[in-house]
Amino acid sequence: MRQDPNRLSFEIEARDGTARAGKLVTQHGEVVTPAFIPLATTGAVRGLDTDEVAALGYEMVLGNTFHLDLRPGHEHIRSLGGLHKFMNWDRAIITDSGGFQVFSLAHGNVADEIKGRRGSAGNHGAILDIAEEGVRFRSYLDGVERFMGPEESMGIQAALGSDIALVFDECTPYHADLDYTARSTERTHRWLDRCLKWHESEGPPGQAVFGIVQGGVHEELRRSSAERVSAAAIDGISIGGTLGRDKDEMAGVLELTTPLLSVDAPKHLLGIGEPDDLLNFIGLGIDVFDCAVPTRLGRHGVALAPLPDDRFRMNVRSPDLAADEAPLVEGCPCPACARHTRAYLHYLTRAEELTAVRLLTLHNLTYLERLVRGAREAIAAGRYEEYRSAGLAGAAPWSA
RNA sequence: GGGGGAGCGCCGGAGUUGGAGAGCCGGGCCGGACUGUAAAUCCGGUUCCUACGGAUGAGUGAGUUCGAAUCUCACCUCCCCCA
Repeated sequence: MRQDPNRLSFEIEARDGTARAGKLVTQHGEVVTPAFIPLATTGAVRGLDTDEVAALGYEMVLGNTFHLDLRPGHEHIRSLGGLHKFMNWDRAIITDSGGFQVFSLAHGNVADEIKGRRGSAGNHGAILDIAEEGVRFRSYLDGVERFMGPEESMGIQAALGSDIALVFDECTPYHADLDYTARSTERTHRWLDRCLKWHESEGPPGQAVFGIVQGGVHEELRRSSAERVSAAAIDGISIGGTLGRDKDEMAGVLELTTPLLSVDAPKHLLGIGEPDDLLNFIGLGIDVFDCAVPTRLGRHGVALAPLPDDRFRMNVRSPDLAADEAPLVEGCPCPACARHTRAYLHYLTRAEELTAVRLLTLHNLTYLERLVRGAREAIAAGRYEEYRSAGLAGAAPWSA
């Protein structure tokens, strides 16, 4: 860990048990924590313009090194003034390194891999080789062979000009055996060193770097990775990897890992963000989350809702809502809930109107923003556990 | 009134012209999935029943045939053309 306010500062303002509320100060403004970070993988939060994302209260988005390099290309974005200017977003940006894309190109999505399915996104031939130097793969856009290693990833993130760069890592599959996961995790640590070395001499001065803890579901590997990453000259820690086949296993991995991380570091949990996960893992001291769930589910006709028995999901396409004149979620301040009925939203999703995608995306992002905002207030008030258990039991985020 | 064409699943197509297929492609509908996002995406089901099995089935009815969606006859419905 290092603390260089010219790159990033993190201040913990309140603690409640292991949960904490704080403030991350980046080159593009403050991010109050706990925070949820919407994905803008390709330089856009799907369906929304950046002013809308800001209006929801979000202070940081996540862009992706891999996708932005394939299209439109990092030199192109650099020549247009960097990613902030390109997408007209003057708040903070964290860029993922591309490590996860190696996983998803090979295995499809996380659920497919864990359940042993070949996902539709699983593209067998896309990853050609994973070796010490880096990864050879084929572009899904034109089939051209490409290479990305730690230096390439950091170079692209430098060109994009993100406020926080993530080190290049390998996200080990759930089904990888202990031996593979051990060797991969060690290689990820060597990649961490190479990323930092590159960034030290060639990285943008104001850009912070987060290390990534791997180790799969294996206790010893998680332990050594947590210690290894905590000891590095990084500005924050992201926890990565597939975390288990179910929520209990994921909680176990995080309960093991989080106490081993340096307390002062901002802690980012990669890729996790269902409502109950946020409630539980904020409790473990996670400060920052990112996740595809709110935006993806919004496009797939699902609204986040305080329904613990339904995994906090309401299927807006369900025939049950066809004539339901209630708001989507009572009390929610988003435009979908404030202005429309379930019946109308149901109809829009069936008609495949773009408006349905936008409204459900706005709703889902509002829901998670309110959830983390409520958590922050509860931590400050010293009643986080109460907030957490009420939320898990089905209290709306804005009702506490 | 005369001539021609077409009728099968919830809907629309295609195709089959003597060896079945409850078959193909869309759509709709029903359900499932989705956690560092290539895909507003993906997967499954959708005649009936007493349901790891069974029964019906190519407009209706009869006929030819070992065997009919296919050939024959009658009827019904729809479409086109001519009066």
